[in-house]
Amino acid sequence: MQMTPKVQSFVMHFGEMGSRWGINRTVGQLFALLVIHEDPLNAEELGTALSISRGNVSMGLKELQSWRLVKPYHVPGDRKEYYSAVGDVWDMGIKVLEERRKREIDPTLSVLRDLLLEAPTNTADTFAHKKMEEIHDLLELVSNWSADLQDMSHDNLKTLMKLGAGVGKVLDIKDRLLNKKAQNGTELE
Amino acid sequence: MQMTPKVQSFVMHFGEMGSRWGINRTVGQLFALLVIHEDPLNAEELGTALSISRGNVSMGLKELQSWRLVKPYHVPGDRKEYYSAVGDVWDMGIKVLEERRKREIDPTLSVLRDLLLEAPTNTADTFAHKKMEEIHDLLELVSNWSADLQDMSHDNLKTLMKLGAGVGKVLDIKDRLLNKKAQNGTELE
DNA sequence: CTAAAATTTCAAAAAATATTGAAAATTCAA
DNA sequence: TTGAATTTTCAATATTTTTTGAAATTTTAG
Repeated sequence: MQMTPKVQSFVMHFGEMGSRWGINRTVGQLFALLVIHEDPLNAEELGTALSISRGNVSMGLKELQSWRLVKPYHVPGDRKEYYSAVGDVWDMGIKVLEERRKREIDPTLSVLRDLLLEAPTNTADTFAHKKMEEIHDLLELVSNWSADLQDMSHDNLKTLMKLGAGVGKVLDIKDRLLNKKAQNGTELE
Repeated sequence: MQMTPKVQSFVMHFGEMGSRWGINRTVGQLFALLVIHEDPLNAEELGTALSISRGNVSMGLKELQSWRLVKPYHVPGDRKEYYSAVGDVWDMGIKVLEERRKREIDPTLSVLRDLLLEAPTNTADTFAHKKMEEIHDLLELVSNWSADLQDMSHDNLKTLMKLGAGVGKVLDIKDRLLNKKAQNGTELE
């Protein structure tokens, strides 16, 4: 398979960024190519386009499937498996958010929970305990929040993000409303 | 320097997570130790605590300073430089958000902007162009949003995150208010 | 200033990670 | 079923990243 210069630039850039994104060069390139190419591609096409070995394509596709960013498509009458990026860019963004949460935050949360189980017995551990509690609480908030964001509609998510810092004003409005309702003895729900 | 078992577990875990977080083991351990230790530490103390070489400590501290997560403290009458993690865990979280945006999103935005400058001339590039536009727009939204979040007060940020998916309801309330105001010919600001 | 103390640099070595490609396993059209 | 086509596995190799430690540089108390 032959890439146009523009597609090639895009693919190469994703390869370079790969290591910053927690995937390797090949995985970055494979993903870029599957996103930017309209039709699903098979392992052979991917391998020749990127000049990488059969085994490497296989490994890379497995990794991308573990991120749930790529899916195989079976074409009846063809023994080859075809692959394509899954969903639109918002779906992909949300999948990345979710997987990174699972890989980058949740393991630490679990370790912190264990370490916080036993009370500190000396000065150094007392300070450490307090810090670990703070980190735990922040990570838990971030983890839950990111899980919540995943479940929002794309439209609401877009609105929220476009609102940007302006969300502060909306929160103020919400507070005022809450206070009013509280005076009536009712709940905002 | 000697670490308590609890501090050691914490530090080792941050070392293991380092590579997933885009820093190496040593940098992860140094950061953990500086966060969890009440008083600033000098290069020698860090090196012995973690059993790493002088040069490695120096490199690691430089990296943590480039993330603006660690700062040197000069103690008058002492030639050694002391280091400590900067701010509370919220400050650190926001710095991480900011640096990751700069390192993981902004370079791609810049490449995409360049690639989108020239119009596509064939079918493959027409599809690619459309996809790149979508990716660009999403990344720009995320980048701006993350910049906005940085500028919010910790309290507002906490409120927003605790609200979680419930923010959808608040957005609806905002929309209703906007519509009401629009009928009066005034703006919500 | 001076010089001892401390830090930084960087080439070489070590360790970790990615890639290849041949062999094993699997898949599926006939 | 069968066996050719395809994919996966994994040991060996290549590449990249990290770490060391000695030399060069910088800092600062006196």
